[in-house]
Amino acid sequence: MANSIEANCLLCMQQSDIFRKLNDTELHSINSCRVSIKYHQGEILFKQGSPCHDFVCITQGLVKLYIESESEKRIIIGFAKPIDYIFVPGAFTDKRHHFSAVALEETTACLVGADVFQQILEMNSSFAGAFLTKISEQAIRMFEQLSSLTHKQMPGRLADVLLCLSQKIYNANPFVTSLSRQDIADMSGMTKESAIRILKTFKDDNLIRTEGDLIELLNIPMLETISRNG
Amino acid sequence: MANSIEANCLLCMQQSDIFRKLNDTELHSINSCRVSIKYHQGEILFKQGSPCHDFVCITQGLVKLYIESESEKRIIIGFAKPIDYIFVPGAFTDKRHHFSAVALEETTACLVGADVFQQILEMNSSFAGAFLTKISEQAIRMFEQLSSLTHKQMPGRLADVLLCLSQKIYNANPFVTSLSRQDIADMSGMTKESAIRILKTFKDDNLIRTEGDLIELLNIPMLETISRNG
DNA sequence: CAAACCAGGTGACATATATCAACCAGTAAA
DNA sequence: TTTACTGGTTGATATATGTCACCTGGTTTG
Repeated sequence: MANSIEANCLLCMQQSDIFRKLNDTELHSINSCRVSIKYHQGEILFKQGSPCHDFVCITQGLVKLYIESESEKRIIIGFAKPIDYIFVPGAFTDKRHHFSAVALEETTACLVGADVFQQILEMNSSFAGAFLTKISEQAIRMFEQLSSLTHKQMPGRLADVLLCLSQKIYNANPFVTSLSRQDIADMSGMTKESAIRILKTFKDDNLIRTEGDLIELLNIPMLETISRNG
Repeated sequence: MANSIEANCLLCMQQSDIFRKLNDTELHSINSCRVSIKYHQGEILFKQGSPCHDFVCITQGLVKLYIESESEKRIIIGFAKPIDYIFVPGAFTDKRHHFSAVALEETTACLVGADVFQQILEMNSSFAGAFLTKISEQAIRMFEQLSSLTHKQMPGRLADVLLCLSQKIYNANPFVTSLSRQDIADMSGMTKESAIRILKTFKDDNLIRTEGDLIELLNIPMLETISRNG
């Protein structure tokens, strides 16, 4: 068992830009307090508003991150897939989660106590540097999302979402997704009905093809144009 | 002159959560390469898309930070006032600015080479920790803005903006602002006309009072209710 | 001085989008 | 088998919001 854990941590180290910066001691100290947990589809990893004790690193599966407002509406702000750790800003401020995370598929995640993680951040400056880079990328993505959601209208927003899913999340063109239409709507800031309607117009125009959970982008240049024109 | 610069840096150190973490050597190395610049109202500190060489710290005045999309529309994502340094995510990734900064009033800013700043980040872990905390707070604010802009309708969004201006930016209740109606609209994700209209309904309901550039919140509880109900 | 210009402001109108209700197919439960 | 239930889908309708055109008063500019 201890062996398989080692192997697992080493694997993460090889695959992740940021864990690569850890030395043996640090790797060991993370390893010794880390807990690996399996989540089923739909299960919550952590909930907005709850106290945050741990850093979460996804080793298998896919997780959606979303904000919920009082009005029951949700916005999906991102995803985590292997090997991503989830940046939890509350860990550095009020020790609360400011968004929720739920497994879209069978998912395994490693939990590491926030204190251990923060200690290593303090000790290892190149690790901290990689961490900063990652946070910065996320901030930039956030700007783009903000801009897309507030300035584009529905076709543009949905085109953004489809391109993002294919190119950043699934890295495949016909891709099979575990996202519901509601999830797609939550990504693009509209209602489920509207999302379905726009998807239909895209299908009618031969921009995409859908078959159950499969989505294929047939005319990417056109989708990019739609995205640009808002 | 050298003396006044010292005094200025020391002042910043006393007033800022993050610069307080610097030791004498670090303070000196920042001081020795720092440039203080005065900007007039409306002048650009840096422009979205341009290369970023420096970290910017505001020592006097007020600066608005905004994203511009191809469609000429803008979103104000925040402000910087004394003593704030501006977190430029591009400095850790692609060395480009991802938003623009423009002075709303007479403003003085200190520019420090990004390399110097990053060196100190690497050396001084408690400085880096304070930096991380600040970035995290900004990320959390971003979540709230995203949620407000996508889920609330205009009165709720404008209430958010007015409360934010009074409580976080100006820290005063009748406050005099250098923001135009267009700026207020850019903060709340609507057109200038819509912003003016909602402001008028607020005035008619005695929630606020405006007189030129002065805005007074007359019924804060009600504004908070409007904000909550979206 | 007049001319031009700008930000603030208002009204009429068009439209993007949400809401509501209903229907359907597949699947789980009884 | 029937029932309920879920997620996807569609249509009719209401409404929030943007667009456009215009007016105002103050300020700059020639």
